[in-house]
Amino acid sequence: MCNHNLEGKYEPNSFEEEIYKNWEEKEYFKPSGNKEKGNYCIMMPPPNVTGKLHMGHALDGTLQDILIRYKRMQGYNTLWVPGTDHSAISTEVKIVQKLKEEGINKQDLGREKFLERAWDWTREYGGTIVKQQKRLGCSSDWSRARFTMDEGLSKAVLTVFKKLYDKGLIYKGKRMINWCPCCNTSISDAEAVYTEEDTHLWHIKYKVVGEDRYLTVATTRPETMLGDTAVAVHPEDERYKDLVGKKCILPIMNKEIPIIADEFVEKEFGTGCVKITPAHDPNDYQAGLSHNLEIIEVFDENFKMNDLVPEYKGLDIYEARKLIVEKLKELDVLVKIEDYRHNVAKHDRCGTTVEPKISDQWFVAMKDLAKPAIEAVKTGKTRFVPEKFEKTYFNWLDNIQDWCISRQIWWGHQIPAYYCKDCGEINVEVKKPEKCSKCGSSNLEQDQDTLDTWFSSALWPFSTIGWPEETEDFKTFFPTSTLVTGYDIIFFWVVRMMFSSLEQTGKVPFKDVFIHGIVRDSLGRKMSKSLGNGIDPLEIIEKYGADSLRFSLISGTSAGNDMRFLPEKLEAAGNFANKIWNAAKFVLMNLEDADEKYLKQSIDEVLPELLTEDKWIISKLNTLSKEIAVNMDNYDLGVALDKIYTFIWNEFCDWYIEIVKTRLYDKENNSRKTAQYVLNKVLGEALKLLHPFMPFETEKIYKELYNNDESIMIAKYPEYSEKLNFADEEYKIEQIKEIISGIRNIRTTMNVHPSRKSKLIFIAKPEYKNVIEESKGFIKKLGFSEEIEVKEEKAGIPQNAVNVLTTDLEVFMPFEDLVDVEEEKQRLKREKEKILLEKEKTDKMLGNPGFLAKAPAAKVEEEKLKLAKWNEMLENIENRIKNL
RNA sequence: GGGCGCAUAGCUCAGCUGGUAGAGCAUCUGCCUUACAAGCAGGAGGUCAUAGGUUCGAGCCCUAUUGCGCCCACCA
Repeated sequence: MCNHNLEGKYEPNSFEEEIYKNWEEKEYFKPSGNKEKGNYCIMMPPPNVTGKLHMGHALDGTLQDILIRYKRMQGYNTLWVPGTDHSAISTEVKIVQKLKEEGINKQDLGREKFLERAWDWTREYGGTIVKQQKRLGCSSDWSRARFTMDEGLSKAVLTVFKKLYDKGLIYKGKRMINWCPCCNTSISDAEAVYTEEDTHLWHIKYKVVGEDRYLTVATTRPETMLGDTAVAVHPEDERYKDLVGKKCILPIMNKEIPIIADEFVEKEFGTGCVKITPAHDPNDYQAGLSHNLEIIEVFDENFKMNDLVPEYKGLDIYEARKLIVEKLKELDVLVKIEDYRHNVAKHDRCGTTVEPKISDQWFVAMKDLAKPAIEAVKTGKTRFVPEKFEKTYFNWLDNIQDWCISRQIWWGHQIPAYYCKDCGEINVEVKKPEKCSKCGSSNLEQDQDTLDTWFSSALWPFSTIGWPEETEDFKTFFPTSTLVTGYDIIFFWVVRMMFSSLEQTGKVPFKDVFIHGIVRDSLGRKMSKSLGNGIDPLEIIEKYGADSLRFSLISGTSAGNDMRFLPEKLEAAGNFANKIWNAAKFVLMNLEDADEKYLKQSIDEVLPELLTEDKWIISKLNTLSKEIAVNMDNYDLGVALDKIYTFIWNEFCDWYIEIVKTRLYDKENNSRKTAQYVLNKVLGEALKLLHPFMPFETEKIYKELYNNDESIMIAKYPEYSEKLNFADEEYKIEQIKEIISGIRNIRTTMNVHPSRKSKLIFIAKPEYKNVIEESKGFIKKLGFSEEIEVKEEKAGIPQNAVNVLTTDLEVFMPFEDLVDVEEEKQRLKREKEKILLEKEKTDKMLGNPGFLAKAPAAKVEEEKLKLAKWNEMLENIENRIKNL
């Protein structure tokens, strides 16, 4: 009869969701309020509200969940705040698209109605990702979930805007910015991504006024030539030096423009002559400013040709380019067309080629804000893990430009600037002012633009917990502990949170920044929609379970490095989960008649009853928990997980369970219930170590085991205890394990069938007598033996026997049980070679006077012991070979 | 052009402050041993990219070289 619920196979999907529901109902995700250990807080990077979970999120969420569960079990007052971002442009684009499908134009609909639609959309499709994060097992406090457009967060946004404006750190001005003709808005530098594209360099000749000479300019943008107001050459360029100050004729426009000299021109590039279009190129714009050139635009606000040349009016860039090139041919001024590959800026949200445009926009002045942000990392107030990303961070901040924060879209935080229609004054206020502060007029109109979505994300670490109000959460949890995010958004987000927090709260937003890499496909390519190589975490969860997905994302990985997502890894994860499942089944099966009270005792009470092997596994586990704590605290999660894996599989399952089987099967034996105790205890503690990584299965099993905890996720994380350190017992069992492995090795090389048993004669130091006596049961079973004899001296051992040797133990197996003398000779010779190699290394070290003089004494001693061991083993083997 | 990173077993990757290399998968041999064949036991497989240097000692630190990758800048 079974009274536990671990029947059959490991089927994660039969219990994962139910377990999560239970956690939620019990409100385990909320802060415990326990102040003793301190607070630990993580703010979840807010995904796009209408987004869908992808592998990046799965990794990000898993890492955070591991940290928060670990700290929670350690007794910290933990808070993990989730939330979503309104992702201004991408949401707006989607809504516009949807309207278009319905045949509605955004402008016709009007701002109010449009925003209603956006909110509807947000409400309807938002929350998908939340469900998916829950499925992953994320233990964030959903009752504190925030959205960047929430009332509180909006207030924070407007407050910050006003404060920065009043300090002069936000300003409005006409600048050349990046414009997305598709989204019809300005974008920041960070949102423009460069991709290589094939195009041409058109070489066009301009006639020099009053001379029979031509200048040839090379351009990738012939269509902008209509707005040229100069041609520039390098001041040191001998070819053109004499032309500087003269004029040339702009073809098509038939207009005289000056020939100027400017350092920015590269003599070697193209022809060494550049056409200057101040309205449509950042460099040209600068040149235009410094040379006082006229700025002539050739496009209208929709990036169609304007009426500068009526013939081209209304054409788009590419149509115009075609016609203008034809015209140039016609005029016989097109010298040549060269193939050319160059980088083109694209909008990261829609992929449209970004156009430089002169426009009136709002900016954050970055110079003064960047300084404290750099300082905070330099002084270690915030640290990056791995450290190398500090360089990335500094590199960005050192070269930072002012941040364009206004967007010509509707979805987002509308800029709290109110223009007085009477006097032109700009009033910046959190709430709409009644009257103009300058002239008192009530004829005010709010700026139509909205803020860059990152402006609100930048405040995330403190706006989510109530700032600008001094809320309890803010007082308790700010500054937060760890930020977990990918290296790809250090610029977008981490930097901006740093300077925003320092400026607004005077504190860093988080102490540690734990950076992870990108999850790539099995071929090492980035997962992307266009390649269609994305893997849906939800599909993986359905097939393998959330625990296996989590395991495969963490095992064998290290901070900050990209990883490949390999199906084999999922198999491995599943195998591990299955292994644990079966081990638990075994334990529970053998606990059916157990005394519950006995099992629930504290370990101190059973200490006197423990056998050597019990102490061995307990001591191993104890040491493990010490190491794991170090790894976890250093964010070496992959290392920690692999150690837990090894402990469970290779120590607990492969050895301890096998060792205690004989005790369990002997119902008369008193040590049986001790074994039951240790099985229950060690498995439970090991599950706790594993719980942050694989929360579901560990909870499922933990609930079946005997303990006093309501749930593993609020159970106490194993801590190292000096009392449980049994170095001597650990060592002795390791010696016996070594002997058993040796026996198995010999039997395999000699092809001895498992059914064939052999006698084992131990030559053991006196201190081993008891252990061997005590361990006879399992040594027989694991060493394929029916009879064990223990001696102190070698006298009387049959000549025809093979032996296994460890540092402290030696075992002989009489030949009649095994056969094949020749095979044994060969084996011993191979063994001897191996030892000789090892001995050679040690000899070399000890023969080095420098080593003896400079290496630490402990190291020298260690090597001396090794040498003694090699010598003893060699002597032994040589004797064996001789005697065969 | 500037900055950063990577190169370790057939494959994918670990390797903490320098002490003489590990895992998973694949592979070979033998096992259906009453938790588990998604398993058990045993094995093979690496001059840690190359060349120097520092050190008693280098996969790890320094320099150079080669190959690959990423980020920033944006030369029309």
